[in-house]
Amino acid sequence: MGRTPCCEKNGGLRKGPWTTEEDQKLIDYIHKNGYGNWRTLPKNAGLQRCGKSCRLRWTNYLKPDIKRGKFSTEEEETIIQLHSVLGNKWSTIAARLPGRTDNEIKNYWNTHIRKRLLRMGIDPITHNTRLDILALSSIMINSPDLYNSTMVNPELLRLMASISSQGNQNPYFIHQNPQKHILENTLQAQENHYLLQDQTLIQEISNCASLSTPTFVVPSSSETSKLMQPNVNQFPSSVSEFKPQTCHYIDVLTSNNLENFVTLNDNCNYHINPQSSVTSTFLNSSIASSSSTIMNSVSNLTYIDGSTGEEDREIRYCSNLFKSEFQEQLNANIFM
DNA sequence: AATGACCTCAACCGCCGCAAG
DNA sequence: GCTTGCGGCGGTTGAGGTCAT
Repeated sequence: MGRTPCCEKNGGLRKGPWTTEEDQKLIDYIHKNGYGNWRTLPKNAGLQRCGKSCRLRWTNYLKPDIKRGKFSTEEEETIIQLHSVLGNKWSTIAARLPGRTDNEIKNYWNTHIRKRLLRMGIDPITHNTRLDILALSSIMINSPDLYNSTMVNPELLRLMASISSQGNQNPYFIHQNPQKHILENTLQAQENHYLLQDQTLIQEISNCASLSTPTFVVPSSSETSKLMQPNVNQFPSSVSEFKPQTCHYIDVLTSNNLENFVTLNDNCNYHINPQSSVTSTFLNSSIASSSSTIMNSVSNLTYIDGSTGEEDREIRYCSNLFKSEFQEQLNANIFM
């Protein structure tokens, strides 16, 4: 049997922007009768609207305690911090920002914060430094012909110039929340293609005759341990998500980086991040194919294998694989 | 001043979990 | 126990505004 239908399905209902008359009718009705049954409300209030439309209009715009206007710096920082833990849980984020609606926060994120983070070289999904851009920056700065090439995406050049001028002090890439990172990367693989989708640029990098030493280094184990500590005071509800001593993820970009990487010697599991578009592109490029250093290093890697699921796959990418098998895995699983 | 590109955000769409019937 | 609607949520759209040329 079930319930009676939500609203008249046979048309006659208005859609689109609300008029001031409609707003007033809705406000007057709710002030007089309160809200609760959105199905019957439109009819009782004399509105030619669906109940759902009325609810949305009230909760997102007409409710008296809604704070309108520009977001403050404090509000913006709160949103960023909460998003780094909660992801796109807009209603949960809104619950911690009095007077702001989930819709408003969502819009503000998509139109302002997300772009700002990207300009700063921060991945708006993982909230980590985008090492792919940092590494590309170092490659291009040391390759004037490439840097000045009109074939390269001008937006990418601007981005790199911006990052370089900021003197980014976080030259390595450690995921604070590996589980969350993997999930997000899996679900939103499109986001991780970044600007390397630009086939022209990929070709330019592949054609680059020699690679200079990258400007970043792999941190010592004591440094990574510090970095991996969750901010317990700030996000008490998310502590269970962090497993600081379980594993570390590092983007692998060049032979130099990889060599540093394999000399690390401590009790942590270090995983090369196969989701990085730069890692996969670089390893799959002609530069990587012709570099015995990279492939030898890869085949000599050993890991403490105590992980499951996605992490197993990552370990297999990086340990004890012959060149051909490694290449095959990359082709089959990363470029799909 | 005209025009096209880009941006913003209110509103809609479709899905999901829960609970009424 | 099953069906179906409600309320809530996150993703997407598109009209109107703004900016650049």
